[in-house]
Amino acid sequence: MLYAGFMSAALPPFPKPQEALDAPELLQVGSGTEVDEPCLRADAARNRARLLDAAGRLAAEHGAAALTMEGVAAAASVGKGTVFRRFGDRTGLLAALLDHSERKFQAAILSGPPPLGPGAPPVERLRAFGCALLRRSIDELDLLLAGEPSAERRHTFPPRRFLRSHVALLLREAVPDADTELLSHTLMAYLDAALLHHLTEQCGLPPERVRAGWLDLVARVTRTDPPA
Amino acid sequence: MLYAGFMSAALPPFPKPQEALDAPELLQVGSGTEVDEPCLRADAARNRARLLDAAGRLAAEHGAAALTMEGVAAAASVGKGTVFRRFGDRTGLLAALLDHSERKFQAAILSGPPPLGPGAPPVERLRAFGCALLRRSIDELDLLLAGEPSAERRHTFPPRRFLRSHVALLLREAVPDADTELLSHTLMAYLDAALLHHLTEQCGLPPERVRAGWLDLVARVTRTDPPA
DNA sequence: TTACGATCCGGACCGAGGTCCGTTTAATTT
DNA sequence: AAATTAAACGGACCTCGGTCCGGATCGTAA
Repeated sequence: MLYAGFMSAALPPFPKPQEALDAPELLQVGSGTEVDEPCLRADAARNRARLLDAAGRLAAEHGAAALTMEGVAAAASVGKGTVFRRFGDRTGLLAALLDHSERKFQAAILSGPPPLGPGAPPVERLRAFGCALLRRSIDELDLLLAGEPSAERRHTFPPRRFLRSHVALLLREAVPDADTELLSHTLMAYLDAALLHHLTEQCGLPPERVRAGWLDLVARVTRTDPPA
Repeated sequence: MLYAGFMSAALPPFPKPQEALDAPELLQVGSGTEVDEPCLRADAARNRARLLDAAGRLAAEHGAAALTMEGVAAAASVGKGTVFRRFGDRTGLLAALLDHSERKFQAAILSGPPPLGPGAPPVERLRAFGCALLRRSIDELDLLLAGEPSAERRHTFPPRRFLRSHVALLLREAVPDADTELLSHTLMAYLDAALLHHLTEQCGLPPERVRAGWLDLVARVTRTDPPA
């Protein structure tokens, strides 16, 4: 698996909250196949699928914000405990719903065609990264907002860590003598789902302006010229 | 009042969630006196004080994260409904606890001595703003984290709006032909409580480095030279 | 096929945020 | 001082996220 299998599998007795696999760096392990959830028992796998299906339908129908754990359980004809055992908590369930899109995005970054994938100069990759993430986030805004982790966990959430590490990597190439750890947080913050929601849906900014803002921000942060 | 009276007063029947007073721009209304909560009934004012006192004590003792509305009500010898009528919801209560510090900060910006207050060149004010806000936020990190509004409300929360408007104002002076609305969001994001918590408490970065990061960020965003 | 242990299931249970509404009380009017 | 009324009170109540644990099921090994 690429790496994104963050909402792991069987958490032993149950209370054990699934520990994220920490991602040493953005070191992807081989195999981009979809077969994961290592050796889940047959009934467990079936219920997991049912739950994701039900959750997806409910989210599409009533909005992700209206998703309740009990509702999903009921719609999947499964006990409530099962939902929590499988996904840990609400954010875990939402993360699982986003997993597919997450993996695709990570794959595009790690091994897709430039400028998003390897091969282009770092600043160009940064620009592409932001534009691509903006598109994806707007697509999945509902799920992203509903699934946002609590303030304490937000920055340790594996998907976000991965993306931030990637930005930090590119920044190290582009501006070697800056504090790229900190700058990467700044850049990621611009792409934050809550901010995006505020700008596009609450303030009504056109996505194009947000996109332009990203290109400008990258230019300023890297002290380069904006693209023509 | 300065403006910060965001967790207003009497919300008529009760269900009516207190509407924030929207702050046209950062137009402070006269009178910096502490007498606000316009014409609260005697018992209401007494209970409000009791509640804030109890909440403050409990937060100091067990941490703001452990604050429960029922606990505060009990500690103040008051019904639970009273807490919600007065403060709307949990974030409202926490905001009220932060109100004093908030007002002081706003006053320093609007009419305090430079470089935080008026009189210094905009870039210098920006630097001072960030450093001051970093200090304050680290001081109040507990309350800030516990009181963080939900993703949908985060960017419309009056205190944050005020600060962001201020940054946007300074940016308009410093870099007139940039998209200062968007840049102000970027700058504010660097000062976000959750990020600060992550950097200082989860990653163990020294505050000094975070501070340096701010100065560097301001320099990049405004395309100026970092201060000596 | 039976037996057995690990895994999983499900729903009762708990705590906390938030709402409702019948009752009480502070301010005002007569 | 009594009457009036708008506001405040308080706690029962609801919902929902999250936990627990006795019982059912799966996979496996004999």
